[in-house]
Amino acid sequence: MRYNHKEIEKKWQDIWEEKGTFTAKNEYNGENFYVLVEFPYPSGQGLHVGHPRSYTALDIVARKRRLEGQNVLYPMGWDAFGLPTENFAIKNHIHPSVVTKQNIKRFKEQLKSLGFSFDWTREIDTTDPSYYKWTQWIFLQMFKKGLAYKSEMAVNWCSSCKCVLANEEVVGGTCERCSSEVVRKVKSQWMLKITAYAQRLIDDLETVNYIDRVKAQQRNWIGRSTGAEVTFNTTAGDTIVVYTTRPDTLFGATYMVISPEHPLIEKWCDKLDNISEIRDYQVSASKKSDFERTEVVKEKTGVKLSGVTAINPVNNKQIPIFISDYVLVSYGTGAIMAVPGHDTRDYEFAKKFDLPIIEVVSGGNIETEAFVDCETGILVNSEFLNGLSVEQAKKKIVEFLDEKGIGSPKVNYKLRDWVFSRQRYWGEPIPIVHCEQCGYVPVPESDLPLELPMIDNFEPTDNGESPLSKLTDWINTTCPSCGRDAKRETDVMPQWAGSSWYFLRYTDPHNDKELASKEAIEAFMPVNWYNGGMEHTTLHLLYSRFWHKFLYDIGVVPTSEPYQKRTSHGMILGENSEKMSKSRGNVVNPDDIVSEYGADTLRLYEMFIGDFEKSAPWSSASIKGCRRFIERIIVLADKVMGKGYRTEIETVIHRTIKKVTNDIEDMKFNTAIAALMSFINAVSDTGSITVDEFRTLLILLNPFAPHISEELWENKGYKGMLNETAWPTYDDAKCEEATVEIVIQVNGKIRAKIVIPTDSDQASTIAAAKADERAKEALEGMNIQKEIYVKGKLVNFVVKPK
RNA sequence: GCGGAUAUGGCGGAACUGGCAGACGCGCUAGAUUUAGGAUCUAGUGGUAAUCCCGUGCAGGUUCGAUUCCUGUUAUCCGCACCA
Repeated sequence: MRYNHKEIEKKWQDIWEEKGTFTAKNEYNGENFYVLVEFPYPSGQGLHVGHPRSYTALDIVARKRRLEGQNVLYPMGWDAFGLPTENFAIKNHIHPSVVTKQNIKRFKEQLKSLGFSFDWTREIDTTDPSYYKWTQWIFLQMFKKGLAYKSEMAVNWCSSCKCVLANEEVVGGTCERCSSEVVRKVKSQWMLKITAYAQRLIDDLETVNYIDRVKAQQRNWIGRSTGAEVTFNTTAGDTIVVYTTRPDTLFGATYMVISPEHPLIEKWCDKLDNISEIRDYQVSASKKSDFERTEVVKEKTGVKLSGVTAINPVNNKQIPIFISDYVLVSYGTGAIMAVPGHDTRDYEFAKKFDLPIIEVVSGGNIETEAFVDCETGILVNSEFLNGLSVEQAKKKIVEFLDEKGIGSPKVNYKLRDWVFSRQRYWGEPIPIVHCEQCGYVPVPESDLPLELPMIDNFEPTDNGESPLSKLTDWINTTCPSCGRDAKRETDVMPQWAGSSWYFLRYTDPHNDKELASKEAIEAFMPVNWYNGGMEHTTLHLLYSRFWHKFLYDIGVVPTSEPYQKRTSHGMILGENSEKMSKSRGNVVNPDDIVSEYGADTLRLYEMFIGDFEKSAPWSSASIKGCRRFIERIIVLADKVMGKGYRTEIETVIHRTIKKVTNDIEDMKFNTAIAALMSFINAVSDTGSITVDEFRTLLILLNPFAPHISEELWENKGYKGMLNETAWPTYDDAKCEEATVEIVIQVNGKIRAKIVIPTDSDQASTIAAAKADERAKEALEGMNIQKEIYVKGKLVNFVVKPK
């Protein structure tokens, strides 16, 4: 048979589509299995070879589970709102909705050409009003529960383009497009109170099966720390509350640092002698992002407040107050007590400004560096804390502060509330009306979806407001509460909104009464297996867990966690081991590979390329090996004769079934394919293959290379369609050979190898080892001190010369 | 800087729970076949003259035995909240 991959692949894709082979049943009684991959952002570049890595992997899982008899839901859709589409639309004067439709069409064709077993009847699109109606509905429920609120937040502002920039659009402090200076500008923004769920987002990680690095990264991102808030008096009369994780070092606090944005500075402006210097510093700090501010800079910067000092509450000493940009207004209280002896950043700052450094925990050498060890240190120079360990001192000082009413224990999280506003066009309108009388009033649920108006001019305005703010007809409305004149919110939601609940919609995508029916949600949720990129671990994954927990709290979903299992794939890099990008010129287009080698080869190659969880460089040479593998199977198809599993093949076939079955569940696709290759090597050596061996091979191959396996199945006239047959089983007893090779070591070095019956016991194995000629040689003139025996593996003689 | 990860032949990678390092594939070498090229088939392929010895980023440690565990270190990659 000539291998015409184009013809074969098209043929089976059409058959699957026509028969609805992969449509998940909604009968909600059998064993359901929900497999999910992150839905793509349909960018103008088309599908990247990275996309099929994740999609093929879970397609393999989905196809295998179907062969095992489960009702599998494996859906796909489009996360289609977003900045690149909007920017492309502005540049080319095409409406974003048109751009989106084109991109989706292209993506869909590309995905179909790869033969994924997606249930296309459940396709969703976040920009479809029938979808975002429910995104808006969820926002309104959050608003009603007080989880959506308005707050002043800093945004990136390009002084030349006069628009708000995404962090990504800021390059080295300047605007990506015009290279003008970018400053921080304060705007009133909609926020979602994810911090209210911080503790539960940490605790419930115990209840889910996520790979460890995902859990670790989420925990660290949420960043729970326990410490204390301590109130310092100042000579100006006001008090400053600081947050510290090291209250035990309070006696070592020799100065205080507040963030440049701290509100007391405004209050004190009359009392400060160097206010102009302070103002200058505030301006320069406003130009830096939080990231730049906490980055280690060779020189710490700051300005001492002249005219006001703080008073250390434990010893009543006056200590100077500084403003410095390494203290962030967004974390803790925006003020710290500085203990240069025991904090690295404080130490650098103290050295720079020549401030006193007091040792209050002994064990290090504060002449050369801050001593930050909490395990071994003992308190000194701290009056009633002297002699205590760090742990003991923390406890005692917090009790002391509590008693005196000047401090209390406090848990803090690094996690910040979610800035939910975008001053953009291509997003879900925030369904809120602002009324002079009633304040912020939700749009009635019966009026949802609040559709994004179709306008011609969707460019950003030059006052930093959303493009929607130019639409006076749309903005002016009446208050749903009192009926007076009112104005609509003009900000739209971030792209994260639509992707925070999309997995729920797949269970019941056409429902116009609710986001999904209770029965549908109960049948499929939680998602049994969710795979996606590590880059989504801290934002999308956390945001969607947060939304799901909220929906659980209001009784919409039955479980508090959306995903039972989360795995993550590595990136596919360019041939030069760098990230694929247009500018590097190392982009591989999946269409070219499908055209030249076929989808089955591409699928096999992407799975064979390496450890699924690690990144791997593309190799246009190696892909040939996967094509050859398919061709060798086609050759075998002409050598089918006989029935059953032949004795000489029995062990290898049972082992192969076992390996492939387990490796798919463990995401070790590369070794599963290697096992299949070894299997055909073994069979090819015999010159033929039996019907039963070949059938088993085709079924095992099917999840990886679905087109060619179906084709060969049909050519051979096997019953029904391959995808309707059952996954093969193996017998553990038949996976073992009758004999096993044992390594003989002397002092850990390999000296000989012997072959013995698999069921040999320790005594007979050691006896056989000692009888071996080469072992005898190595043991000549030695006293055996110890004999180590590992069943089925080795014997090690520990010896000393006589 | 903070957080997460990675490092094994010429290349991608494999190695269960501490037990034969290099499975499988690419590439390469030789041979067969072919008018030639390509394709295919057979044999070989970590270094080394070697069956000894050396060898899993680097430096130590634990162990009868370490790619695997521990300490330190270097390099690279991912994320850092308005890219998705």
